[in-house]
Amino acid sequence: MKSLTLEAIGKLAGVSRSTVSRVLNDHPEVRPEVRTRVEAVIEKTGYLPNQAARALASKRTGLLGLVMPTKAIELFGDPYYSALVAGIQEGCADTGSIFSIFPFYGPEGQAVLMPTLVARGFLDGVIVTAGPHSDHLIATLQERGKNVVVVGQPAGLDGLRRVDVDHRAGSVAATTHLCSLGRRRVGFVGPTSRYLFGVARLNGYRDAIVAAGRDPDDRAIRLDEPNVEGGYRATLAVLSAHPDALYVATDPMAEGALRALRESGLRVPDDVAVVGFDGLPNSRPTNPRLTTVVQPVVGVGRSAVHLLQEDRTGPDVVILPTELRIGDSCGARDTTEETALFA
Amino acid sequence: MKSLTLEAIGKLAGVSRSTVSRVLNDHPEVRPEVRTRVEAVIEKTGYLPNQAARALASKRTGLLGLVMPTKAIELFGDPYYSALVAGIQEGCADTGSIFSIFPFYGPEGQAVLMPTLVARGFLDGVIVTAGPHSDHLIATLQERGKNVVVVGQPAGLDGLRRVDVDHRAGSVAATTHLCSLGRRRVGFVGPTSRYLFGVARLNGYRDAIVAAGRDPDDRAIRLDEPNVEGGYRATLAVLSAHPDALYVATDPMAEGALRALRESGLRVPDDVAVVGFDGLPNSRPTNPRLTTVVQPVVGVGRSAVHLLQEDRTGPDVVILPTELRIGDSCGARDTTEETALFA
DNA sequence: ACACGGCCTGGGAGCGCTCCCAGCGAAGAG
DNA sequence: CTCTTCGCTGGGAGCGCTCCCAGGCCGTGT
Repeated sequence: MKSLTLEAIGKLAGVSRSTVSRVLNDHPEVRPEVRTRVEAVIEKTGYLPNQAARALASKRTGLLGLVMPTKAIELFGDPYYSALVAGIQEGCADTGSIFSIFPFYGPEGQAVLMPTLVARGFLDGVIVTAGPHSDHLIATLQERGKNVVVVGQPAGLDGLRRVDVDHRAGSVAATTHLCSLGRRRVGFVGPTSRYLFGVARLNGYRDAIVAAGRDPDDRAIRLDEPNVEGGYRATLAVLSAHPDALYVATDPMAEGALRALRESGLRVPDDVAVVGFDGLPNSRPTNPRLTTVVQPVVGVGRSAVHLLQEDRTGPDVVILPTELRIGDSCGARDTTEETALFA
Repeated sequence: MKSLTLEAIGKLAGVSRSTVSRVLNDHPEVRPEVRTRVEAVIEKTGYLPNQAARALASKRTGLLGLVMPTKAIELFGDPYYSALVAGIQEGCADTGSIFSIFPFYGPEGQAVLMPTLVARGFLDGVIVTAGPHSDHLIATLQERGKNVVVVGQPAGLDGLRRVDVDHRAGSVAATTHLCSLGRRRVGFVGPTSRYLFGVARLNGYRDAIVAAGRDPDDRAIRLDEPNVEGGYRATLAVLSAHPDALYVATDPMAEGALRALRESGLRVPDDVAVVGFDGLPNSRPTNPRLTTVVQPVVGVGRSAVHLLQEDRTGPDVVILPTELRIGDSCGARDTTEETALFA
């Protein structure tokens, strides 16, 4: 199939290149009658403009990239990443851009990818998820003046545009909720300080404990890997402080916590109330149903796209609010009947 | 950061635009001394060529795309897709191209994606995985004369370049192996005929049964969904034919089969020998260790890339061989000691 | 010393688009 | 009826590259 050009379409429709271009780009100053005729020719010939030429002339491609290490590709099984991708997708639909994922493979892969794609002309903007693997990438993109938005909180980099959820406020809400239910010894189980969001969540917990007039007690705080096993281990450890409530800062950890409590012969929420953090769609149901701080991951993806599009005028940092979703694990709801079902 | 051009670099290095271009593209006819000087300037200025201009002038982008529906993105958790992506990645490294994943969302998403990206100029080639969702996409790409390679076997489309594994030969190997171990009644459990690879595997089984001089018996054949549950159900059903061996045409189904056999009080391999198909890296270990037909998924991804690069001269269809990996579920190996460990 | 080739190099001519400006005709104003 | 205004259209001038051809320089052969 030989490739058509604007010029050729113009000739077929009896107009000039420019007019066809105007039709294609929805410029208003074309007579409706002419527009219709041109559109008919485009339709008939199946003409599609050459993206490279368009990009060269307009300096825009309409292409956004999510750059992530190959290893992370496997994370699509993770509800967080699928939700994020869905959100980015929505954002792109809003703004009419197209979105593509660039997997790269180790440092060399990054070295290949960066110059060819990211640095000049192919991408209008790049979304990068924060994490140890991406710090260097982010720094490079930033110093090259690229249009970048970071999802999450990167370590030690300032002045870049980013989207995140309000980990601290969410934690305050969770902790305050437990305190207001009359729990006296509210413990914390969360990720190690390698994870910056974990630090933010811990800080929120501490703030809320102090604000509630309780004594902060470091023995009631245990950190471990943010997965089911980590939650299990940390919970077993924290039991020595005899908490009557636990704020577990990620849902997978909370799943481990519930198991640890069950195996220790403690009832949830009767003996120990539990609140988690994440509330991702498609995550596994727990027994009892977990009360958790829901973070709007889809919204994060969407906001990242919008932030990328703005002409650097809007705010540089978007922090999305979380929402406490009441389940059956905190005791705020009368669950007599439901628990009977599970017995 | 204002953008540098070839011309600017040329001026800085005291040469012309053309010479800089030659250096960039590794053309041989540049004096080493000049080359070094130009490279120094490029290095110092951090110059990177504009991809759009390059694409416009050369009609190549070095960009390959894997197009898949959003829903399928979640499949990256699936060992098949991660292996495939890893293979594509390797292939791209071999050929110096860059690889990107384009998720699209439903038919409208496809409608947006296709014209803007796939149809003209942005992608040198496209890899599509076969499946019900992609038939229309493949047809469109094909009729537009796009450089497409299909992974797997698309329904009812001919004349396109594709990569697949030899499902039939693999099945013959599996079935023959069971027959040669002296098993008399070799049953088949596999996916429903909606799955073309399942049909091919069934055919291979039938061929091998006939070739071994056995009576094909349709009661010893059960089809179900290609997952653990499907394998479990189909196996329970097939037991009425009293098989002493089972060729289960996907590993997840084989996992279900092993469970069904165990729950029916049958020992593997003593009472019923089992052979599976897939042998993907990172798949869950079974007890006993499954004998299975290993399909080279990484090789498939890699071949797809190579096929895409070739100037339509090589073969249009690449069929990769499989390999039978002996485990403990078929009885070919003396497993007395190992089984003791599991007891 | 002169012609001839080979190696490098420079610059012209696009690639197919967008952007901008000039110019056309029709409509409204004086 | 003429002058201005405005809507719409055509074409020039690039965007930053690659490709190709012409030509400069040098070494070799005679």
